[in-house]
Amino acid sequence: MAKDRKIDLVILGLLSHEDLTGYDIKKRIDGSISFFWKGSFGSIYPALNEMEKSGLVKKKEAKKSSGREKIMYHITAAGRKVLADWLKDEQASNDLKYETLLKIYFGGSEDKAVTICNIEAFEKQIKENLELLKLYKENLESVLDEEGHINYYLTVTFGIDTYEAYLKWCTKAKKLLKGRR
Amino acid sequence: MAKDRKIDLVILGLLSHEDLTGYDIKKRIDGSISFFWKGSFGSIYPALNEMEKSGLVKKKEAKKSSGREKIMYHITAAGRKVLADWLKDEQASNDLKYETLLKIYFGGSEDKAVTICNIEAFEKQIKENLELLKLYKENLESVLDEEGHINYYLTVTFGIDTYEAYLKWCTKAKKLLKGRR
DNA sequence: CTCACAATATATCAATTTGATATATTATGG
DNA sequence: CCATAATATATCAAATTGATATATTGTGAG
Repeated sequence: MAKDRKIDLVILGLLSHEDLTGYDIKKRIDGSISFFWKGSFGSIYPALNEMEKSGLVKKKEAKKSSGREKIMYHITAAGRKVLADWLKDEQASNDLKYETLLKIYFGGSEDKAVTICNIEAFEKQIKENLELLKLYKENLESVLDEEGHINYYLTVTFGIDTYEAYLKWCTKAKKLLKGRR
Repeated sequence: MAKDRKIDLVILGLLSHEDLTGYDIKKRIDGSISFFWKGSFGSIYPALNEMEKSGLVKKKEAKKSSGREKIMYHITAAGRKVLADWLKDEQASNDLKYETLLKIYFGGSEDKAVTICNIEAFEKQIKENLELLKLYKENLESVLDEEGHINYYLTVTFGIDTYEAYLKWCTKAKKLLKGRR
């Protein structure tokens, strides 16, 4: 096993654009990336320490005069190599864990209202996130020609397209359930 | 924390229909459920043991005359209660972890061909799974009136609708990348 | 018929990840 | 000027994965 640590690649990917602290990395992951990946402090800080030991990143302890410790990380050439190799490897694990679908799947013996309620909660979640994604898209459309922005744009449109498909399915599903009550 | 064990609910959901062994449970999870949830032996067997201790399931050690040990599990009333409460609770964690999107997001500085390659690998994965889902759907359409089958059907159409949206996005994305090479 | 291989079956382990919590500092709004 | 939010690092138990160990039963090719 070992070297299944996907968080390493997320961190290296982020550091390939700019130097960041662990806290910064968490903020980036919680931003536009959060639609297709997650990451917690509990994985970020240990990963940074281990990658520093193995030479993929370098510490740049930017201690302010009086301030609290603040460890800035910088990607090394070795780190860039690991990142590039991963990008060129076309195999990818794409995993979905949707508790809503689990509840629908197992909710067949319950009253149909229970399933409808679960679909409506999902619908609400998706609508909120869709609004956010549409904002990202708008802001991106003006800077699409800048280096790397098309790729960022593509992940946003992926989110929008799938969320819109989800909402259409919600409408269809509720209609089907109500028709057969 | 504690009681974040989603695998418990998957197991209880499966046992609410029929008695199963841990091995059977793994097979069910790897079937039609695998499109929206995963589960490994390493989580199933410990969960079964702990749920037996807490009285949510009961062992029915169906030792064949000569055969190897085979532990059949049966859901208890307490187990059904836990399952029903979970189904009625509308909050749900819906998490997507798509390494492909991560590679697209971070692939902006690489050659566009790298991103296209990653999209094509994804496209292939999705096409294969879509064929499977369409087979499930066909088989279900004739038994849609049976108890609980609409719910199963809905999860399958969810998969089909989103996978079709993915494929449309793949075509669009490749066109956009090639146009701007 | 038999032998290798696939399928059935349970169990455990290291590595990974989550989600929570602990701790401390700095900025800010009422 | 004080409470709260934001910044910042770190650690831990619990959950999960993916691999591996072990053993039995069914089956198809020779």
